[in-house]
Amino acid sequence: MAVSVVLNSSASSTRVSDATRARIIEAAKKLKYRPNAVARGLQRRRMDTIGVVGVVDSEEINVYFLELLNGVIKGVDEHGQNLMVFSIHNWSEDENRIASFCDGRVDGMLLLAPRPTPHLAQLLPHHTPIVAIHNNAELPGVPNISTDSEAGAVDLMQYLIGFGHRRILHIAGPVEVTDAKQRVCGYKRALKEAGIPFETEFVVHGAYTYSSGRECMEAWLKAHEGAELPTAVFGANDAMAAGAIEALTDVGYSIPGDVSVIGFDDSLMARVCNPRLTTLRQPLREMGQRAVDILLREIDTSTTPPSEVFPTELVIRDSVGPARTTTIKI
Amino acid sequence: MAVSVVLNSSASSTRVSDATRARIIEAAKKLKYRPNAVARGLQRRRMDTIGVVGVVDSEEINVYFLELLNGVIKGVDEHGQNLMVFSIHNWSEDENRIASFCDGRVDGMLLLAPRPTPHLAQLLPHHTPIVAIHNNAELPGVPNISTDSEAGAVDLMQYLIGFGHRRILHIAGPVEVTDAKQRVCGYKRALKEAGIPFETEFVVHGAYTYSSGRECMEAWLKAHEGAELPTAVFGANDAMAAGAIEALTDVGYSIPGDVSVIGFDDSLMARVCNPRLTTLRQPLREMGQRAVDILLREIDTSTTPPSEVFPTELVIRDSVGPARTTTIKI
DNA sequence: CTGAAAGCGCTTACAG
DNA sequence: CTGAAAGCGCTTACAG
Repeated sequence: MAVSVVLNSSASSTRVSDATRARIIEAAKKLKYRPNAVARGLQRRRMDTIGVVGVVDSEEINVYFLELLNGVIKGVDEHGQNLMVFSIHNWSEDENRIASFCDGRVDGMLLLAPRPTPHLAQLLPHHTPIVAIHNNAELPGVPNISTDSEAGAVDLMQYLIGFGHRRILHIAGPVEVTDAKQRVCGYKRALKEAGIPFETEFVVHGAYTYSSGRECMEAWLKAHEGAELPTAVFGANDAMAAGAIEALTDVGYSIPGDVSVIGFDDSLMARVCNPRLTTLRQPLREMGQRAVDILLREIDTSTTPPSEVFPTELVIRDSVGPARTTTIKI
Repeated sequence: MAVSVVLNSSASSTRVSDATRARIIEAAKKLKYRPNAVARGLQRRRMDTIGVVGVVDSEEINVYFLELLNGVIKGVDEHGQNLMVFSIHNWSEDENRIASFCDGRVDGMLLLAPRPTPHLAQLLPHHTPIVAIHNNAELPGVPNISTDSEAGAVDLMQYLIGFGHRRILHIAGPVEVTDAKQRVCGYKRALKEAGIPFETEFVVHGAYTYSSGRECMEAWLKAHEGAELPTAVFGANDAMAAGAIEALTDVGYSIPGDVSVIGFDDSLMARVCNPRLTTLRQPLREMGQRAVDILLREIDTSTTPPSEVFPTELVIRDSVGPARTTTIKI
């Protein structure tokens, strides 16, 4: 009825007299009437809601995810949209769930650092626009927001090398993850360009968590007792770099006096860690926000926008200093 | 049609022959048919979704909120429900938005550390069950999940006092916040019980953020140059305690050598800070998860469950040591 | 300017 | 066992 058009102040063909308009508003107020968003959504085929799916590890808080989510929330907010958060445990085991989230309740979907199996591409419905951030595999028709991790790693390595570091331990991310691989490539390329021979034992793989950074560092020290300490440690993300700092500090090394440590992300972790972490900034908030912009455009226009690569930037704080030779004693 | 009953394997009166059942499943698979959750929700008057509203400050990441959210996600997950996140900027200015979130798209609502104005109580619809966590004001009909902050503060102060601390600076939370007030009460009560005179200048108010903790500490040092340093600092949350540590470390004091620092929450911040923070644990994850349990029960049974108070626990790490007298020089 | 009608995609009694 | 019908609460042409 007329109620609908006045309450929505919709530019319909329908005109309503001021008298009835007033009467409607009055009644609505008295009855505390609130239109039902679900019925409205069913009719409009638009829920004004986007979904975001990511794996949230309940054991250890994922600061990376959090920064991204912050940007997403900001984007959603600016566009007057709503947000549903779908948490999954595993990108391959939860394939069917992921596809089932696209069941009309969201107008579009954001994938956070997905590791899509080839099968997932089949499952994803075509009627729901999807955008990925830091995708670990091509997904046809799904634009990807990412950073050039390899170039970033090279920048960061050159900075380290500029301080005279040559024995640089790289605590890398999980082997299957695209960005982790790119960082290893950057690590190697920078060494090569500087004429420093690459040694396999200087790359170990962690799980992108604080505790795994700590464990990797401890294990390395134990395995190399009596040898020379690396003069610098390059953590593939801030959390692992911070974990490494803890391990090193616990054994009595000072940062950056005895060892320099550098991170990647410029997440919360880099700012609260002691000493504050020199790191390579990925503009995660901006990326989250941008992903929302793009997704919304895709929803509105039914066109697939192109992927985007964001620049990184070195953020210099207090955890890197000149190289200094030290022997490992535990 | 029959489609509905076989796809939902619903225990309806309706029986369907195995032949048609097979035919239906077959067709559904071929067409990649997915039932529309919105239409389903409209009919069932149940979206299997709960909402959570909280203030997410986009400037500085709110670790407290995050821990809670983690618990909520876990709870939602276990019950096979979905989650909508509504971010607001201000509990009084966004009153109308908060009320409007209860528009049928969520079956119930969780309020995270709300600061409800008296007016909000009027606005909230009665048809949507609501549960609060760490509510800062009574809200009729809204059960509250909280902790006994005052008792916690007393415990923590007694621990400090046991180490010989008498000059204890309390960086409190915002004056209007219930939990912050309770912590100040606990601070005073513990002093009184120990026969230590309370001095006004030993309580300053921050904004519960890392940077405000840092600023409060710096300001205090500057204002008291030449005086005796407090032997201990009690931050009303971990973020502010960590900020205080940074400020103290920057001026050259060592923790806990020169000054002891203690936090509140046992959030991520306490574990990654250096030295690791001794703190009073609030079981935030459990609280978030419990809030979901309670809310879902309220939704299913249409009864209002009672409020609950969770216990706190002292977590001893590395930031507290014996009292030691030092003079402030910047 | 106003009201009756159709339809969004489901579910659930109800009659054949 | 099967299919036609009503209804969830809206919106949007369309006829009076």
